Amino acid sequence: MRDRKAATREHLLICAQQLVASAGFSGLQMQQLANHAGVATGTLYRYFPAKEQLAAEVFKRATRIEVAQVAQALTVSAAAPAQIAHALNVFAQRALRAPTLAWALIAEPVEAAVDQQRLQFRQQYAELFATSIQRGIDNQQLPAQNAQLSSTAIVGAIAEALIGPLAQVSRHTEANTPQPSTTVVDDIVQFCLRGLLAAPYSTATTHRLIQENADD
Amino acid sequence: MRDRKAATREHLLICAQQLVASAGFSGLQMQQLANHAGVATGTLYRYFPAKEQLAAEVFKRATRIEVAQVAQALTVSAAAPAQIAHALNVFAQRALRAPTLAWALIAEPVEAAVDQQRLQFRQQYAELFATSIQRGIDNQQLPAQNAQLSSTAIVGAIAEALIGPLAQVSRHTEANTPQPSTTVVDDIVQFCLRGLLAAPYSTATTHRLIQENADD
DNA sequence: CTAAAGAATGAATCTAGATTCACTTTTTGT
DNA sequence: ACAAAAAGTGAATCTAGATTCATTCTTTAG
Repeated sequence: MRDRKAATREHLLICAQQLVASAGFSGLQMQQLANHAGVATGTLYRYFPAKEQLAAEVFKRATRIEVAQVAQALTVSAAAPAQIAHALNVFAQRALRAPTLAWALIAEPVEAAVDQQRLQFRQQYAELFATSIQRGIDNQQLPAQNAQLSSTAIVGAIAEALIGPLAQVSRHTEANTPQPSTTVVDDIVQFCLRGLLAAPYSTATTHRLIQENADD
Repeated sequence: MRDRKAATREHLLICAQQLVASAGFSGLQMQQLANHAGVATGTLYRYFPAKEQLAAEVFKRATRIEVAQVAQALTVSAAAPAQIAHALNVFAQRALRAPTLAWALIAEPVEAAVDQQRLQFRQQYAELFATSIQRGIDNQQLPAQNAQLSSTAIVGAIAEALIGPLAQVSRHTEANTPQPSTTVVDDIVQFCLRGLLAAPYSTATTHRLIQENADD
């Protein structure tokens, strides 16, 4: 029956997600997965043409959930800055609560095919924020700026700030109430908000300086 | 003679760097390197215990150069904001001029051992900027803020903003005057400066919002 | 109930590179 | 000039996983 086949596929994907969530993508090995899912290695290839596809799909699914959460956070009706701050908090808090998964999605060294997904993953976030930022600009709640760029910068900033804590946590135990600096989150959010909100910085001085020093 | 041995080692490292600069770390293969350097594969193992070490050392060297350039850019005597803006420009401009190398250092999927180096690489930048930021705060040229965090955020923001352009460029031809949007650089720098300079954003509204929505 | 179709199996195979090592060539010291 | 010692060689081996496939088990249909 079709149902059964789909269910098995689903089961395999869930098992794969569990492996990733507990050991990152390096822990997602076909033998391992077969054991965990209670099937033979060959069976995996009845459901996925290659590991690459499987890994990519796991990434995509995990991504979809995270992106949806952030998207939802961006729907709270509030001034753009507060809205974005809230979304950033959701992003960071979720990451810190599932550090290994977050690390796998954000920073783990992965094969090229999965890395490709990661690029899209980040772009999805960027687009989400860009939309909010643009709305803020149109509303005069934010100063004029390159919404796309600011958005990308935000995503980069928060990802980078999380990498340290995540790498640390995901290497060690998992469930022992790690509570890694919530302060970090506040500080990053602050930085991003300042970046979004502030009046543009006069480039005059900067540019003169750069010209003078242009030839390294 | 010792000299000769050191010279050969140097030669091998330079060849390795060239490979990385032209094809990323995935292009750094022992056979490949041996060909390029005009030696046999076995010879490589007389100079490096394993590929891991070799790759890590290549990364370290490339890093050292980049970090030094940025460090130097941070020595220009000027107000902290201008100083940092200048350094960011140097960083970005160098990256765009050697896109494949920059991509390899910043974003290419690499084996875990090299990725370890990358973490340090980013931390080095972060420390550099943190020092400047702290100086700026002490001078009252910058508002009070978590210098370490702001610094990390800056590094993340600029890296993230460059990944798109770099990935694009490094996939294609190398030397054909690509001139990828210098605008990007200006916009990122602007964002970072706003993040550094602006007065802190009042968290009152934000926090109320977050509390209300805390349970996803 | 039986045969054809559909799934599952897992040991054997394949693969892409890194790594080794018995042997050759070059250098050094006397 | 000669013998150690050092350096170089590259085909053969190893390795870690992914992938295959001839065979066995299950389900479905008539």
